Amino acid sequence: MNFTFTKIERLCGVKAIDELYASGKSKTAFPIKLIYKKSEFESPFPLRVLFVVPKKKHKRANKRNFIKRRMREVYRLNKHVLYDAVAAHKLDIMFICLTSDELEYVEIEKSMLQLMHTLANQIL
RNA sequence: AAACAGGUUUGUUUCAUCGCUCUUUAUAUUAAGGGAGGAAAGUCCGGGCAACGCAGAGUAAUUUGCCAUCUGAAAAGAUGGGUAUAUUUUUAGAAAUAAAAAUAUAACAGAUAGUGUCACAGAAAACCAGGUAGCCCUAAAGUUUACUUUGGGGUGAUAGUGAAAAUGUGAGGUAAGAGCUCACAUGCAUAGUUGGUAACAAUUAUGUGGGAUAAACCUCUAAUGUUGUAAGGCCAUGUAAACCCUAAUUUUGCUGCUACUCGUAGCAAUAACGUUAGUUAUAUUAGGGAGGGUAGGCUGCAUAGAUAAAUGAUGAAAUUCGUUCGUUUACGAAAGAAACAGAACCCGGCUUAUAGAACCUGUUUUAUU
RNA sequence: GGCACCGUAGUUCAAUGGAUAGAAUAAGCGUUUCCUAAACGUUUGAUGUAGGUUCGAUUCCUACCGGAGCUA
Repeated sequence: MNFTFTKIERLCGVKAIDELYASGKSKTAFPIKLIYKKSEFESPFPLRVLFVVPKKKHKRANKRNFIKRRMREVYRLNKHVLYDAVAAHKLDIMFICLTSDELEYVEIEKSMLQLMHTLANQIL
C-alpha cells in the first residue's frame, strides 16, 4: 500500500478554492469540518485535498503549522479509505479546523476518519 | 546555605518504521547529499539591490544633538570621562544645611533671538509687579493724653496662597522699609589666566540679578531625491500606439526639474481647399466619456528555500526537572513535564517573548565564626 | 512581504495639557396609569496596557497589546 502524499494530490489555485468555498457541500464532526465538491482535473489520483486552520482561531504561526501537519499525517495514513470508494469520480476536498484548542493526534484521527467514512458511503 | 530580582551564555540527544521539500546523478522511478532561530517575531532604524528622476539656488517637510577613544559601510554599540538630578552612607552642626563617597538615571544644544501657555488659589504668574491684611508718616474729627475713625501718601520687611513668588545671610541705613549701601556667598554675561586632547573645572577683573515649559511653536547645528522584491526584467494572453467627444498649438500656452518658488530647459509641425477671414484632414499634448482583455510561467532567489507555501508523525531508549509511593537519605518504581516560538530578497543594529541549566551582581532570611 | 492608520460608558460620538472626563441612547430604581408604552425625575457605568516629559496627560513621547485598511 502506498502512503506517499505529493504535490499533485494537493489542491492549488485561487479559482478552484473560491469555487469550492462558494458551491461545496459540508459535513461536520466537531473539531473538524469537511467541504467537498465534484470537479474535473487531470491527475492519476481521484482526489485533491486542502487543509485549513484559520488565523482567527490560532494566532501563532507555529501552532497553525503544528495542527496542519497532524491533519496531513492522518490523511496520508488513511487516504485508501476514500480512494477505494471514489475511484470513478473526481472530487475536491477541504478540511477546516474549528476550535482554538491544541488538538491531540488521537482526536483529529477519530473525527477525520468519521468524516471520511460518511463521505465514502454517500458517494457509493 | 536558601528564597527572590536583574544581567550574560546555552537553548536536550540517539535509534527504528512511515513520510515532506530542494539539488545532483540516473531514469521513468532508484540512489546520494542539503533542509529552520536567538529572537526566524515586532517592522522601530541603517545599508545593499532595483526602478524612476536629476544644470543650479532657496524655502518647506522629516530627522540628529555633552566630550574623547575604539569597532562599524552607515545606523548604532563598547569603554572611559564631564555635568545635572535622585537615593543611601559617612563627617561637621542644636537644626536648616554643607562636604565627601557609592549607586542609579538622563530625548544631556539653546528659555539673554522671538511668540505662546502657566487652571484653582493668591495683591501679583512675569519688560514696566502691589491692596479695603499688616508696618510707617501726615491732616481732620472724637474721646482724652494714647488710642479710635475717616481722608492723603510711603513701603515691599511680616503673614497668607500656590507646583513655582523676583538671589540668600549678616550689618549699616530709615518715619517704616527696600541691592538703597557694604561684606560674604551664589547664578548669568563678557574678557583673561591656569589645568585638561576635549566636554569642563579652578581662578581674576568688569557688568548684572533675567521664574517654569523646547517630549509647545521655534532658533542653532549636522544630514536627507522619490518609491519599495506585490520593486524590476523576459515570455505568454490581448485587434491594443484601439474607439468617441472637447480644448490648445507664439509677447502665449503646456510640460519637466516628483511638495512649492525662483530660475532654466524642451515642444508648438505637415498637407489640401480658399473669397486670404479661415475651414478640413493627419500629427502632438492635455482633459473627459463609454466599454473590453489578462491576472500565470521563468527570473529577481541565496551552501534551507517554496509560491494555498517543506523541515513532520508514531514508537523505544537516554539526559534534566519537580510530584507521589517504597525502602531509606541515595537508590528504585509510577504517571508526567522539557520554554518562547516557525524562514518568504539579503545583511547590520534596536525592541519585545523565553522552561531548565551554568556563571555574575544585588536584596532578604537562617546558621556558624 | 511592504506601506500608512485607529483604540474614550453596554452602543454611537464629544472634550485648547487644567483636576468632578460630557452628550445621546441602553440598563436599574421611582413618579404618573386599572396595566403597558410615552413623558418626568434619579442612579450606575469608561480614557487598550506599561513607562517617561510636565506642577498637572484622554491629549505630548517611547515600547507593547488589539482592530480595521491600502498595495496584486
